[in-house]
Amino acid sequence: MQLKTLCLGLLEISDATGYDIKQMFERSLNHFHAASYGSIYPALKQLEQEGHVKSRIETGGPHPGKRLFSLTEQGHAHFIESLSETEPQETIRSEFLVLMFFSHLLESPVLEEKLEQMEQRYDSKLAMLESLLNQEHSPGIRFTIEFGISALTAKRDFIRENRRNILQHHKESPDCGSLQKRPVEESR
Amino acid sequence: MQLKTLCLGLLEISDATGYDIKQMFERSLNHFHAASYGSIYPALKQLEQEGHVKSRIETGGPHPGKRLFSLTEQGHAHFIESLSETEPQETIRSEFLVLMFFSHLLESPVLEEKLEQMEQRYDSKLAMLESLLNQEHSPGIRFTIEFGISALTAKRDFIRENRRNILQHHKESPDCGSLQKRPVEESR
DNA sequence: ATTAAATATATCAATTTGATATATATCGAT
DNA sequence: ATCGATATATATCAAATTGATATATTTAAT
Repeated sequence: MQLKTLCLGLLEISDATGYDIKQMFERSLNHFHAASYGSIYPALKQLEQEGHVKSRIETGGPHPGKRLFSLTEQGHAHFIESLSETEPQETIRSEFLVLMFFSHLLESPVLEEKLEQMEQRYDSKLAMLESLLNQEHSPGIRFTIEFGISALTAKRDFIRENRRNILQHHKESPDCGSLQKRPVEESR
Repeated sequence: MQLKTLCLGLLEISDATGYDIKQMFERSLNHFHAASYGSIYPALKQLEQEGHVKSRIETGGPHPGKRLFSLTEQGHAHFIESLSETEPQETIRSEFLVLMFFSHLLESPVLEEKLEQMEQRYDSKLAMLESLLNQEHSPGIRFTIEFGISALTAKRDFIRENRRNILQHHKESPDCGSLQKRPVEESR
């Protein structure tokens, strides 16, 4: 799914500036999709060229000159179609698990720190999602929040339950920085 | 963390061709990091220019002419340093949750299909990871596998437990394709 | 009154994806 | 023995995306 499609979706909720859309990503989609200004503004420009959105410049208000985008009927139809066609997928990029994968090359205090940091990150993400639970949401949006809480809880708890054990193992057979290669992990 | 760093890490395990590295991503890092040929080959080229890896062309064997990369001492030291500096992070891109976020715009049978597909995907990923459990692994690698199993199980179970409910809600208040906008989700 | 933070837009090099092209080797089925 | 499919191996490229940087105004805090 391209960012353009997602922008269309956010414009289903309300008219918005590029800045607003970035805010929506941070506030509502934060736990499952990110986007940067460098992709949002070009996406909106292209969508306008394609006739999926239109824009008007605000004259009054606190920030005169800001460009408000809104969905065209064509854009709405296109979003529904794209959405129906998108395959349910999920991709993960975990630098934390990369660290764990190569943890034998880290020094114990460093490994301990990484585990501690990750647990804290999960905790604060969890707190963020839990605070959203108070507000009213459509069933779909509530689903994404509760799904996020389940996944984060499982991961946070996994670290809590295995932290001692992995550190114990690590201290027993340290391998940090050694040039000696471990036995091959991959058969080729 | 750049792909270059990760390639260095994989070359800690054993000498490898670009193709081998892609295989390692698919077989060992599959559940937390992907990489394509279009990034792997350029990464290896750059690493060689920087002196972090060196390569030799195989003359014999089944595929004479293949380029085998190996870590230099400099590359090893650089990897250890990069690894120690990488922040434990995790980014998720879930098209599945995007679908759920906008599920009020889907037709019930479509939504049902997406939920079904996602549950199956989690199941097959789970089966893949569970099959790895039989082999021997370093504690760090075992951690990544078991961590993955915990997270996947939580997500799969969440769908199982909430699927009926969300579909029920959905059929009761359908909104599919309507041009009428829902109340604004974001305050701006 | 001053400073910091929030609002708002834009651009760009570098990275990465995903697709495509090409060629040889191996394995299984007939 | 040969045909076709799959596996091994490398390379390239347009398009998408990141992450950083620059700029300017407005609002809030001190």
